Amino acid sequence: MTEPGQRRSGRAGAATIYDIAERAGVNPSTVSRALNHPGRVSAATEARIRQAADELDFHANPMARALPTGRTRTLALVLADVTNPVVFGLIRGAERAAAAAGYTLVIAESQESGAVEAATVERVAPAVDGIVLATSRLADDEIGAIAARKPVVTVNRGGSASANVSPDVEPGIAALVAHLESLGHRTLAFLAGPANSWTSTRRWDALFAAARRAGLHIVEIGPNAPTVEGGGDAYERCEASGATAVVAYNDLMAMGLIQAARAAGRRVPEDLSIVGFDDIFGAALITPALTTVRADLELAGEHAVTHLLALMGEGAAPADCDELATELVVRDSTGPAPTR
Amino acid sequence: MTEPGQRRSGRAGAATIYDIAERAGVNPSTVSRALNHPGRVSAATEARIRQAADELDFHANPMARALPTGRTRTLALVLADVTNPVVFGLIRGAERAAAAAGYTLVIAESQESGAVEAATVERVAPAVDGIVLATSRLADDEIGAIAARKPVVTVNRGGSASANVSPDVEPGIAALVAHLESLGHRTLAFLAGPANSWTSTRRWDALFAAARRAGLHIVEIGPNAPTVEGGGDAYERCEASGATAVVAYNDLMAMGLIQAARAAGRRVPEDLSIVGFDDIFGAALITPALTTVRADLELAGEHAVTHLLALMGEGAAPADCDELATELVVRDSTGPAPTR
DNA sequence: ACGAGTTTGGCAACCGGTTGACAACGGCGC
DNA sequence: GCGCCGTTGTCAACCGGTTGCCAAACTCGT
Repeated sequence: MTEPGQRRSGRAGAATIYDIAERAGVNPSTVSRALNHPGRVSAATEARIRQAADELDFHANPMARALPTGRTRTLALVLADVTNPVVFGLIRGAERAAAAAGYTLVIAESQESGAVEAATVERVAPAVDGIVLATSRLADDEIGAIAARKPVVTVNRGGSASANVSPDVEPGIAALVAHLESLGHRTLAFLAGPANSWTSTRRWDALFAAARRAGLHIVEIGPNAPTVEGGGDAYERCEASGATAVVAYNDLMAMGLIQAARAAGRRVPEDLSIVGFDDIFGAALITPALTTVRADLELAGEHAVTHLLALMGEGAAPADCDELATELVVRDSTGPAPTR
Repeated sequence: MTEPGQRRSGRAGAATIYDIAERAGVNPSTVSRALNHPGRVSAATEARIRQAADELDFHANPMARALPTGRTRTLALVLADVTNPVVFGLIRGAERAAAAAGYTLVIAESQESGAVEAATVERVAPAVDGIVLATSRLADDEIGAIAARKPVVTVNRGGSASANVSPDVEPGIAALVAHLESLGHRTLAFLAGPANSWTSTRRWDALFAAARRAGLHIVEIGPNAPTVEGGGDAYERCEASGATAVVAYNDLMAMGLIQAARAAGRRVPEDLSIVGFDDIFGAALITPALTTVRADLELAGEHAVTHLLALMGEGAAPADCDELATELVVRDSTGPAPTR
């Protein structure tokens, strides 16, 4: 006679709670309880079960667990461009916070396109418990629609549609304007990023306000691609603006601008002062080393994930976001304004 | 009388095949067939089902699907350090190839530690269909153990334990040695990476062989941390070696070395020529711009994923890996050897 | 009009866990 | 010795798909 209830005995695959149950002489559900609800079963049985689990090198199948609970212990981080150095810190911080909470991080790239981003989110959403949208190109209502289905935290993308963590640009920008003013600059140019970039708009607004307060002239040039090439391409328009100091939307553009300016025979900072944002890898390496407004993106990534977990009812929200203040890093790309 | 078989009617969550079945007046299994096995059901019913699915905005639950099939349509990419610019290309290439095949890519970081890497793989393995191990710190037998359970492809990590894709260092190194020799260098130093780095060993072996063939002297300095700091820390030993040209294990170290040399008042390349590997972002930005041996890591990432998919029986293996040949990029950090 | 052969769709088991309901059990006070 | 209560383990349903097997229905030739 054949044994009844014999599930795939001898199969190669991973051990299941049924294997453990058999080995420990208990019911599968008891195994589940012993492993997940400490105290629910007697200490003796729990010990027996744990030992059997160890011997069998048991690892619960995440999919099987996710099915009834609906929780996958996976978070998604959606980025515009993985190769942009700005996001390294974000990735690392988010990865660390996720791993610390026992979550796995899925990284998805939207390639700077709203349409791709929407499709990516659509694809990834059903398999994750929450989503971090970094520098999203999505419209407010699209974000709202996603947030209605899954917990969402945005990074560098304000609006009421969802929770948001963004470095506070004010301190850095205030310091920057003071720095430039003290160097004698009277006319500034802001090299804007992409048209629909919330961050670019925010930086421009803050810079504009600070410049006006200080009585400086300021113009906006853009929109531009937020890349080294985008910065280089805008060089002529910067010169045409008559500004003695150019603040680029990000370090990548500032670097492109430095290269274009030098290629055109202009000296930086003697003829033109250039400033970036983010303090990415390479900002200190380029000649002249870039003056920039730094934000601690690693911390931002960490906060975003902590926030997301809090939204999901896991752990508390991060204390205060004052640590996310930006600061000015003065290097060699800014100098006294040239005398006319 | 209450209707039988009524599953969670009216619940908010995502639509299921049961909802579709009800709406189209067929059995759930028919819905599954219509959606996944074209031709298995009549065109008329399939159309009715597809329309119902569209109206309900149906997306199959990945977990539920993964349970019986065992396939998650997810791949893992395990990296030593996400913030190392070398891996950007890898990530982007792998992401692209995975997305093209309808797979999701999970990125996990091992922080340059074999123990962390093993734990990471352990954690992530049950939820993915295959694993790409990039610049692994794992021992051959550990990799073998993983490969026995899941399809594995390594990048920049040879050995017979698993399939491997690595750029071919020979062409780039041959060109490099020829370049240095023509500039009059007679004594070379290689600034090694971490002790257990397969890539570092490989580069050293190839460089050593090429140098010997050319009749040049060569010494190895190391091991060192594969970072900017690691490169800077090794500066004194480079000087002490008497070499007129230093080849660093990677660009990061070369950059650190350049900074340290300049800080010590040495001119690059007049007093010392410096070469890197990988051609990362920033290599062209630093002053002097770095001469380096470039590998197309983006393509390597793509190949690795294609290879992995082939291992999983999905699509064919990539044609030939000749495209992965390295090439020398000559910039400004190499020059004629100083005359004694 | 009838039987053979082919579609087409339904039934039910299954993947591997989780969990509510419940029964068996043991200890306790009286 | 009895009833009561708290503990511990079992049963069975369920999450949302997939798939082997089978029967009904439909095709077509004769």
